[in-house]
Amino acid sequence: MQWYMDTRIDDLLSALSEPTRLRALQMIWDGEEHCVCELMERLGVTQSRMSRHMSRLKDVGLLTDRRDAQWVRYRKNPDLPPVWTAIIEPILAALPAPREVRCEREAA
Amino acid sequence: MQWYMDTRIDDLLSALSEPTRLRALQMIWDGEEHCVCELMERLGVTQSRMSRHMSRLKDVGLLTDRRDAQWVRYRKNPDLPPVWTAIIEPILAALPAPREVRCEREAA
DNA sequence: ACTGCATATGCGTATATCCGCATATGCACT
DNA sequence: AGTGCATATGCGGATATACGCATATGCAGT
Repeated sequence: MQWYMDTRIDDLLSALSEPTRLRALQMIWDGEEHCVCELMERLGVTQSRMSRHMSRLKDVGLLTDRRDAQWVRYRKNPDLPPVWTAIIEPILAALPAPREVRCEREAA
Repeated sequence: MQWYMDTRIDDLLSALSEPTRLRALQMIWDGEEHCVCELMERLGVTQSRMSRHMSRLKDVGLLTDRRDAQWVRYRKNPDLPPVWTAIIEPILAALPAPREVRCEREAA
């Protein structure tokens, strides 16, 4: 173990360093709640893959989740340390804007 | 391949998501030139390990290098896109300050 | 040419990461 | 209880990453 092993920032960065996960985070960063099924459709990935990415984002503290009937609603963690927010925002800003929501499943 | 695969930001983030590499980048971010031997001593890692991390940072475009006699001098790439700088700076600022230089080998 | 220091790299290994498939779990509705 | 949808997870496989060791390369001084 190196003397400089702080891990907090490193854990954050490794959570952000996967393309699908980063795009999911970007979508969630609008402050709204999003379920796995919405994100998987918008990103075009399988269910297990999406679920695991979300749980990784949650584990590192970026998201909160909430059971709502059959769904799990993920949302940006409102209590993020400002230092983290300062790291995350320029990264998300550097990405092209996410696609429109095309999942009308829950629209009704 | 997913539609959102942009890769530029993803490549940057994956380059930053390794602790030793990130600490090396932080040290190099002072704007000065640094050789591998200095960084490996300050970070307490082996030569091959340090060399490979530096070459990864260079390959992704973060650093430039310059042969100077036996040494290779690495330096922050002065032509980084502002978007990248905006991403990197809050990350480095979130790390504790790097240790003092303890390598007097070249001090004379 | 030979030695010595700095750096890069081939190679094998250990480990982490990511994925899909299948299955389990949780919830709602009948 | 049984069905159906949403989500989580065990598992195995493929791939990527990081590492150390040994060796090659590049340069300087003798």
